[in-house]
Amino acid sequence: MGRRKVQIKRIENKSSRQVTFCKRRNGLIEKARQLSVLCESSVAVLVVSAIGKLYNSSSGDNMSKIIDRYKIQQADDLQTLTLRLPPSLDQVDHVPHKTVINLAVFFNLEEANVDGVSVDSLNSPEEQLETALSVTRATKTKLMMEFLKTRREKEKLLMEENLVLASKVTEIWKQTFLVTRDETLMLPEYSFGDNTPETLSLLK
Amino acid sequence: MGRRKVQIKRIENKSSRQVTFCKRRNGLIEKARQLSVLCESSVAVLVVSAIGKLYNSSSGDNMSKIIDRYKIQQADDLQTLTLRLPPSLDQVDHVPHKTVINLAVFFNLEEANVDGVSVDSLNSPEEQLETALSVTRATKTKLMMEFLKTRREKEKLLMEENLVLASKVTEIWKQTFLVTRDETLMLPEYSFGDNTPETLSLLK
DNA sequence: AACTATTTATAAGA
DNA sequence: TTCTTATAAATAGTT
Repeated sequence: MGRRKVQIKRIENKSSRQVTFCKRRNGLIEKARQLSVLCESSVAVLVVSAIGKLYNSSSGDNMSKIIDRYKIQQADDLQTLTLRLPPSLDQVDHVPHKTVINLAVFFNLEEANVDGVSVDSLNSPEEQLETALSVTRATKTKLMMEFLKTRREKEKLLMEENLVLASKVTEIWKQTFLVTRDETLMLPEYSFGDNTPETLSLLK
Repeated sequence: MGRRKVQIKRIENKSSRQVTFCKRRNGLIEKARQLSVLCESSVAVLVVSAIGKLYNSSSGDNMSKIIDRYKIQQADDLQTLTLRLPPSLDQVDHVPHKTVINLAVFFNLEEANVDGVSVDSLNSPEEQLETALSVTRATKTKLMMEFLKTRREKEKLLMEENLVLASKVTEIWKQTFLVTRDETLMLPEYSFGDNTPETLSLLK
């Protein structure tokens, strides 16, 4: 749909590749928006350029919701796969048997939030098998859904808390500034810069 | 690009909406593929229909890699957004950027080796389960671990940010109190008694 | 599921 | 880069 018909293969000329990338990327995102509006659906588009720059758009719903929907699909697919295993999978048999766990243990660990503990070291394969057999697929799905819901709620709570704290910092800082603007209060040891890195180093 | 020009708004007629959904969805996915090939990029498209059915495609790279790339972006944005202070505090606004976590480690997730697996065999439930437990469950576990790891890390990040903010509140409050103890600065809305315990309880 | 009149996207040129 | 325009491609309505 241009002056010439183009073959769908890598455009060799660098600058025209860049121009085409920009044009078609915009076109794609616009098409996604239209689909979303015309058919009341949610559409997400993620584009990663050759140099790794990300462009994304979502319409109809926000990106994380759409991605969550995808993740749920994956979990469901895996569940189905677990009980309908094609012979072709035999070739990935190198996956260590030790990594097999049961959901009960898995979720208990999650709840206890024990970081760094090797999950598969807790139960013998036999025990894992026993438990796995006793848990229905429906239960697994339900467990997973509930778990994810909890996580998301917790995340939301934390984000709200962050907002509250951030605004508190601002407010108190303003208050301090307003009252003591004539004095040199901002000593380095009380500056924002000193405490934060130390605290965040816990992440490493 | 049809017999009539259409306004980009919800198509009221149900059946034509369904037909358009199908046509344009396919068109969108094809466009995504072309962009990926022409400009050597990675493109993911996720479409959720009105009734919640998911359609997705990825080209250039697999879906999870592309989504991971998006998550990295989000972690960056979240960091900036959550800790962003108002313009008046610009002089200390550089702090959050110093505390950017090691994303390479953060997102060094195991590959979920599930792409390309098809479901086409149907053995007895016993056989299926047995085989599944020795091979596929490991893969399933991997995927779940990847997903939950990401969420847990995000949670952790939020908690750490809360800690940082809480400590800022503390430090600034101390500073304010030390310098201005003789004045009546301790308005209830800034006191620890009201907010802090509540805040800190979330960190447990 | 095909067809085809039109609209829309875009490749190349300015 | 941005605009223009000839042409390819997508698709709305029809069969």
